[in-house]
Amino acid sequence: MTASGSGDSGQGRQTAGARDRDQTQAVADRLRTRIISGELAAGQPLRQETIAEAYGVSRMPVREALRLLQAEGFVEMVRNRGASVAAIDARDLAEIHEMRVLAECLALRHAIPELTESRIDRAESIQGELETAPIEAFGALNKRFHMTLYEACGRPRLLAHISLLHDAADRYLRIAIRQLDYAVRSDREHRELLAACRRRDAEAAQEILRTHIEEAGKALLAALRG
Amino acid sequence: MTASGSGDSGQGRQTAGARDRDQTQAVADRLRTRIISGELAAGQPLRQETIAEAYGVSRMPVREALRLLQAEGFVEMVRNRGASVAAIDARDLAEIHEMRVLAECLALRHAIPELTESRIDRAESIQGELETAPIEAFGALNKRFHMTLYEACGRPRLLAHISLLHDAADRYLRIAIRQLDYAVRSDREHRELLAACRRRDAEAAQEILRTHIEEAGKALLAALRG
DNA sequence: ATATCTTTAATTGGATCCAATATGGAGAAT
DNA sequence: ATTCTCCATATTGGATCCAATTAAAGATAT
Repeated sequence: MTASGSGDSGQGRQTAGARDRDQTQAVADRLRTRIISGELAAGQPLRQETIAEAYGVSRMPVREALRLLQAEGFVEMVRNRGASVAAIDARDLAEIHEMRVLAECLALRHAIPELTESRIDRAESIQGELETAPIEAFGALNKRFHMTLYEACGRPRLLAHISLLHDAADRYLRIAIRQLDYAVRSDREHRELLAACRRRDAEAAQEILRTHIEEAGKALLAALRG
Repeated sequence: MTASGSGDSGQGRQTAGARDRDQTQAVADRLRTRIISGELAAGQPLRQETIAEAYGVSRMPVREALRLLQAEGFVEMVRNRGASVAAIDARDLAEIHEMRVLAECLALRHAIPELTESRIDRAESIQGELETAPIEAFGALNKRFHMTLYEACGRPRLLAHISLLHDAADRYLRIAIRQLDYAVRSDREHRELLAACRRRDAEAAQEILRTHIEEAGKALLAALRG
C-alpha cells in the first residue's frame, strides 16, 4: 500500500514504491484522492491545463492520468469536450454495496484460514486508530482495516476489485459523514468481525461482514436521500 | 456494443457509436482484441513506436491507450521500460471464474424479472450463431450471449465488471479452444439456461449458470495444465 | 425583443521534439 | 575464456507546438 493512504486502487500499485512511479501515476493518485474526498464534486469539469499548472507538470501526464481514471470509473470523458468528475447517484451507490457484499465475503472466506495473529493484530491496531482519528480520516482507515484482513486471501484480482469498490463507495461517504451514530455502529461491527477472525469462524465472520456492508449501504443511501 | 465485436469492456463504451470515439479508444480496442485473442502473447513487449506505425497514428494515442489497458489489467507498465502484455497463470484463471460466478449470478438474478421475450429471442439467436460459427468466434459470441441476458438487470457498474471478467477469461480460452467436447457441453448448458429464463425461474437459472461457469473454469484450467 | 448567424476565444486531440533512462554490445583487464 | 566497464543505440517520459472542434459572445435580421 502506498504511503499516501486511501488513493490506491487498480492492479499494480500495491507494492510499487514511490520511486518507480511516474508523474502520470502521481497525478492520477492525487486526482483520485480529491475525487474520493469530494473536494472535486461530481460533474465538475477537469481542465487539463488547470490541473497541469496546479501540479507543476505539463498537460501530458495529466492526459494519461485522466485516461487511467476513466478506466477506473472516476472520470467521464467526452471527445473534444474533455473530462469531468463521474456522476454519482443512489442507484450506483446501491449497486456498489451489492457488489461489495459478494466480493468482500468471498475475500474474507478465503482469507480466514490464512490469517496470522500478527495480521489480525495489525487490523485491530488500525481499528484503534479508526476510533480516535478525526472523521475525515474515516474512509482511508476503514479501507485499510478491511484490506488488511482481505489481503491474506492471496487473490490480487479480487483485491484490486474490492479496492476500487471501496474507493467508489467512499465518494458517497463524505455526504453522510455527519451521522456519528453510524460510526459507532461500524466500530462495534468491526470489533465483532475481529473476534470472529480470532476464532477463525468463517461463517460468522462472513455474516457479520455482510450485514456490516449492507447497513453501511443503507446508511449512506438514507443520508444521500435526506 | 461496438462493431468490432468482443472488445468492449470498461465503463462508458456500451452505447457510444464509432463517430465519437477518439483514436485512443480505437487503438485501445484493437490492442485489447489482439491481446484477448492471444495474437499478442503474455509477456510480449508492446513498443509504442511499433504499434503507432502499424496503426498509422502517432505515439500519443498509443500511450494513452496503453494507460487504459493498464487500468483494465491487460497490460503491465514499468517505468522507463515500457508496456508488455499482462501475464496469465492458473491462479488468475481460477480467480476470474470464482469472481464470474458471483457477479454473473447476481446479474442474472436481477435480470430475470426484467427479461422480455424479445430479449430472450435475441439471446437464443446468438446461441444459434454460436453453434454454427467458426471456433475463433466462440469467445466474442459467447460473451454477447451472456451479456444480452444480463443487460436486463440495469446495473451498469456490474455489467462493466462482468464484461471485463469475460475478456480476461477469454485470454485463456484460446489455449483450450481445441477441446470440442467443451463446446458441446457449453451449448447444452446455454439452451438449459434459456429454458430457465423462459420460465422466469431465477433459482434454476442461477444454478445452471453457476455450474456452467465453474465447468468452464475447470475445463480451461485442465487445458492450461495439460 | 428574440432568434439566428457569424466570429472569436478556449480547449482538446494529435504530432513532433528533446531529455533521461535502460538495453546491448564491444573492448579491456584478469 | 570470462567478467567488468564503457559507450552507442533504442525506447520511454515529458514538453511544446499546431490543428480541429466546441462554446460563447456579439452582431444582424426579423
